[in-house]
Amino acid sequence: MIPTKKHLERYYSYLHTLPLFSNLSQEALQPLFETLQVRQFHKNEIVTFNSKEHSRLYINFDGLFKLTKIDERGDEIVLKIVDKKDLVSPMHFSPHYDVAADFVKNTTLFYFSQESIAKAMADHHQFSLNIVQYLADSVQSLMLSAEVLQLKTAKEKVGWYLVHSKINATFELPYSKSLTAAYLGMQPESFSRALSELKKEGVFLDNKKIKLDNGDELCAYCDPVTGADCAFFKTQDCLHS
Amino acid sequence: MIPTKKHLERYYSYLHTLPLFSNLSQEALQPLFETLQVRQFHKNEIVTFNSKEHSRLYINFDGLFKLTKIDERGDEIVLKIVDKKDLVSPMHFSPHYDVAADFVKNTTLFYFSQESIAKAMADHHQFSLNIVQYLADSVQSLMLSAEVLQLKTAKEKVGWYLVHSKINATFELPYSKSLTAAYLGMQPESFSRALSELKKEGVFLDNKKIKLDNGDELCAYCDPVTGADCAFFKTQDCLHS
DNA sequence: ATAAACCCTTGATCTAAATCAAGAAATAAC
DNA sequence: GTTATTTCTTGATTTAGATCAAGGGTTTAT
Repeated sequence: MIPTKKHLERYYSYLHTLPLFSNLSQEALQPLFETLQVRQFHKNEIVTFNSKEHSRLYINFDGLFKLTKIDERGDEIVLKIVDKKDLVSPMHFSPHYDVAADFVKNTTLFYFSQESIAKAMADHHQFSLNIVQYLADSVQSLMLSAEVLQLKTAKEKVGWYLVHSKINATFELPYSKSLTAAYLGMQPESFSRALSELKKEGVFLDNKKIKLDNGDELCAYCDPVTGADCAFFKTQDCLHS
Repeated sequence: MIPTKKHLERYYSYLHTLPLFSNLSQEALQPLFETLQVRQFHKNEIVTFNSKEHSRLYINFDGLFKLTKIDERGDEIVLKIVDKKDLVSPMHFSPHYDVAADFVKNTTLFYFSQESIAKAMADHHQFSLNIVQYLADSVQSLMLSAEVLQLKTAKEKVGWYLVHSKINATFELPYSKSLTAAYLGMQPESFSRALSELKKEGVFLDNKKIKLDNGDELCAYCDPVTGADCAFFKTQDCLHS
């Protein structure tokens, strides 16, 4: 799908707000932006991302999907929830690796071909650095997930997820309970039970809004990386200090 | 520790064999190599790798250690087993993230400072590409681990690990059973029981050597990325075909 | 060579979370 | 606004793997 001219301006200024393009001038990015492509996906559609047919860098302009792997038994793991402004780069996968993109909402993705990205990296060292930063962040977020998924109990996982969303965004659970449960590697039933455990500690959901009796009930479930963005961090009120 | 001159030649030719430095000339690498530093660690030593004090890129020259995270209860996850020629780059961690390096053997690490690496990336685009490749491989290997750890049963994990080592190296279990168990997120007891299950299927360990009654017993436990390096892959003998 | 430390195995028991099942609540469709 | 569909909750039951415990091997130290 080729974007119409009147949309392009809007798209370009949107792209400029992404960390991937930070510290790069409008002029530097123009040649790359001219190769921008756009594609729509429908809710419930499932697409296999592999490096053969999807040697691209995708940007979620609007919508929501999850990157998953499904085994023979039909069991699924959610590797990443891809929200607006998030990236996926099958171009960085090796030839035999693939993941499924499972669209939760109707979604519009931008993408650049591997060649366009490679050219931009060669032309602008800063862009290479931004790609490195993106991949380094991916590594770290996967390591943090591994830790949460393997080490924490069901209640701790849910508590952790709530601080995570409480701090990084508004006091809101950003996704449905079952999607969140899947991301945390647990069944919806266990998520529900974990929530009712947390209610006893003064944490509850009022129609997606996270409500706290005291304000510090979730600190026990925080991690240092998330905590670093928190106002309580390193004060007496923070249990990490 | 400053390496002696007679060692340096050996070190440099060793470094040249690493994928990190592929497609780069001796002359291009010389300025970087001159900043090489060396440090020894003792067996059982535990060092915290964070980006504050360890803003470097480490290369395992000789020895063995594991990258782990440990929680309050003392439970541990192994994020990566770092063998000879493997890399760890705390320089890519964000300021509040850290992992523990737990040395299994006496180990000699090479390292370059973040500044040296940054300079080499700026001077040689190919080196930036190699860093990108290293990070992309890390992402993929973490995604594969997440899949194995969350989706597979104990027996499947052990089976998978055995094909993995069977194909990538010699027919040998490269590490102790308890280290392997920890890497697979299971207790040594469960590893042992899984092995005796596999024995019934014709797979067994003869003093670390993997022996197979038929030859294809492990194919059922293989994954496509590992399988791609296998002689059986895409033939009638391979269950993946 | 003997002791000490560590690693591995096997059995018995326990437990956290999955599964199964059936309503209740919320959202979407008509 | 009512029905239909999906999502969520709660309870009963099951299960895979953890934990606890003890004995057997193997390597390291003295």
